[in-house]
Amino acid sequence: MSDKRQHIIKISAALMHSKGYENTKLSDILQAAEIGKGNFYHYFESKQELGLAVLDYIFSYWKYALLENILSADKDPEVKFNEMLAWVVNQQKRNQSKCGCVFGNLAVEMSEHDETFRRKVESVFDQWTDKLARVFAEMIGPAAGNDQQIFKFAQSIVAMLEGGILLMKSKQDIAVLENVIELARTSVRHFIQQYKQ
Amino acid sequence: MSDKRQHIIKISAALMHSKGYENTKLSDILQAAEIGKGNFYHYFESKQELGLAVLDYIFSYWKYALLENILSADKDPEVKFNEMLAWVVNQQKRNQSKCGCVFGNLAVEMSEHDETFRRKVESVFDQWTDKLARVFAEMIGPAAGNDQQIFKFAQSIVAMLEGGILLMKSKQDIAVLENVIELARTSVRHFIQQYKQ
Amino acid sequence: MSDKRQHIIKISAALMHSKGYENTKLSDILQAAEIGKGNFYHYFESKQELGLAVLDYIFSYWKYALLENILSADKDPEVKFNEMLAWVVNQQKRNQSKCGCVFGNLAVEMSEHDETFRRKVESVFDQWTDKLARVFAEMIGPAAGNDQQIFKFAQSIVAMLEGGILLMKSKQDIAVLENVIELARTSVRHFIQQYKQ
Amino acid sequence: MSDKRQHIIKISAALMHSKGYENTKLSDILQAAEIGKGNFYHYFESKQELGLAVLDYIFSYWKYALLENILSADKDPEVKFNEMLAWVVNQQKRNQSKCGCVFGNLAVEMSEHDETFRRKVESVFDQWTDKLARVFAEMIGPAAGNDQQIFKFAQSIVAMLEGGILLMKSKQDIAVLENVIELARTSVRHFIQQYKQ
DNA sequence: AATGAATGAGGTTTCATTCAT
DNA sequence: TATGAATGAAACCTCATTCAT
Repeated sequence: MSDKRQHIIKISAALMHSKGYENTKLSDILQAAEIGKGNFYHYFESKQELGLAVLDYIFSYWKYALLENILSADKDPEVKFNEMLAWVVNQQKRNQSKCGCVFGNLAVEMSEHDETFRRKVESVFDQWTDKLARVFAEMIGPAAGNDQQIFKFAQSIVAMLEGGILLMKSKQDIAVLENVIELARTSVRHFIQQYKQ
Repeated sequence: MSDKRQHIIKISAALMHSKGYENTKLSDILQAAEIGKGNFYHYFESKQELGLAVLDYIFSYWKYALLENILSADKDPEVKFNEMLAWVVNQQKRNQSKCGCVFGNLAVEMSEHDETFRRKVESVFDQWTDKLARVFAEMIGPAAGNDQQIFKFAQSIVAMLEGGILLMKSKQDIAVLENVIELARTSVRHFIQQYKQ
Repeated sequence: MSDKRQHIIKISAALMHSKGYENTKLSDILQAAEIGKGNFYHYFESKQELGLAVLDYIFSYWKYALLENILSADKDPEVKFNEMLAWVVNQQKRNQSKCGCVFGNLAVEMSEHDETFRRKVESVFDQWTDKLARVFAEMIGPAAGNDQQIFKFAQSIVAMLEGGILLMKSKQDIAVLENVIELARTSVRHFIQQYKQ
Repeated sequence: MSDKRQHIIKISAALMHSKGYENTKLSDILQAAEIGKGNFYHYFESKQELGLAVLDYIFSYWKYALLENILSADKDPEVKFNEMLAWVVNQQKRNQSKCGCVFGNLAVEMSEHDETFRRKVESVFDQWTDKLARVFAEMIGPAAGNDQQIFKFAQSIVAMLEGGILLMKSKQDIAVLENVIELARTSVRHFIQQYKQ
């Protein structure tokens, strides 16, 4: 995969995160990436192909930084959970609480009228939920049995975070997310306790 | 306010809920509302004005159905909370879990590049949170003192619901939302208990 | 049907006759018709719709001038046949033997990759053949029985004319067409005689 | 002349026969010929040069197969004429009556706006007509005198065939061509008879 | 002899908005 | 109030050709 292609993807990732997919015009990309109109189509067949490549690119970063480095680390599961929360907040602070979560954004923008995008985003959330469920299972310890229930709980925690980011974006105030995260922490504590008894 | 104007708003509300603001083209609206191109601009100065009017219109329905009829009713607060959850699920079932929440959608689509939209959506969430906080205060009873803390909790519950709707939209499966709602219920129980002790 | 739409069709008819369908660019049309880019799409959904409208327009002229006024007139069939030949030559002389026959041109350009065009052109040739076959039947008189055979003969005469026009266009010399027409005349004479015996 | 150049020409010949000149994109050629973009311009100065080379290439095959092997053979002229007709039908059957005659197609597409193409195609038809005229002269025998008249007749027969192919392409039905060929045969019989008397 | 990146004019189409009636 | 024609900038995409290696 050529450097230029990768460069276009990176540039577009930032633009699409901030403006959304449809609202990121090819001309924005060309200008930001400093390439000619025709040249873009040398690297990508269509804007959609770029969009999906951007999704892949951002997810590969997530996978590395969150799913692997944090959630799959050989550490105490509570530490891993806390690191995840810190990481999520950090990501949002980087763009001054304005952009929200790329995957959440694309879920909202594209799910209904582009099945390819929908599927990709769905899979991102599923993978995240899976890894998170495993961390919860570690917390519970050997007693952990009902995978289905843990997965459902993890899914709700992911939803809380995405909802927190959404509200945060609406208010442009990181406090909202931090606040929601507090509840997430409490919820996890309660969830684990119920198994420990 | 003329009937025709109201008619255009209603038609547009459905379209914008499903397709988003930018993706709802004027031509879609004109066709659905069966009015001429020029005539639209007799009722609205611009598409943006229509968009804001749509927001107002949908919120007025929310206000009536949720904030007033449900959350401000003279009933047991637990009943009111449950009715709200049922109402939220019902709204989503209507559009087969495909459209999501109008306000959540617009928060994501518009917050960053249209301040007027952002403010309006922010206010919707704030009013919802306020009313919900009061319901929680009722649950707690006379002991309820720290308004700030209750407001924050209510905000997190709103975030959970919005996040649940977002994930539900991504998976096109109402079960996700119902699942998240289960956690919301538990969270509220714990939150109240902590005051009762 | 508005005047402007008709105007665009007329202008395009001339352009497409001379340059072919694909080679007539929208910008050529806009310039010749003196309308704006957007306005074109007020009258036509696409370039293809215009192309088909142009075909209809030219055929309506053919129908009137050739199929009805000449071939269906209440005259001696030989006179009608001769008038047709004269009309065909005249049409070509108008564009200095350079453009050829619109229908022949489109048959060649479009038949293989646009079924809608192909069908329309096919129908033009069929209608022409039909009318011509009737003229031949009149020449034969009451003895005329085998419609199938007369139709086939008429089809061959149409082919001769189209082939004559094609060669004429290639040589840019009307003499080729006139030459072919001489053979057409002879062929008809022989064909009729064979029935008269 | 390098092998690669020849290879490109052959590949392009098939494409241009089926899609026409303008509609055969360089990218189609590069893909089919499996060569790089820049390399094409090592072998050809432009698309036009390729187009003309394709014309030459196809004509060289015609010359060999039709003009020499068939029409110039040392056989009875009637046999040669019949072999020509069979050959023509065969050529069309190969592409399921869909493509038509390359030279006819290019005559229609290019004559008006590319003089170089026009001349080349014109010369093809002229050479074909010449050879055919000689076959007719052989049929007539020593009495054959008026070369001009025989040439004109041969030209009309060529026109008939081209017209038959055109109509066949429009209807996508080989029967049309076979039908026209029947008339061609009859015409030749009559033409010769008139000299024999 | 070969590669594929770069160019840039031009292709069809879309769309919010304005104008004339 | 209402109509629909007109506008024109901008959208995505195509394509023959040139350039650097």
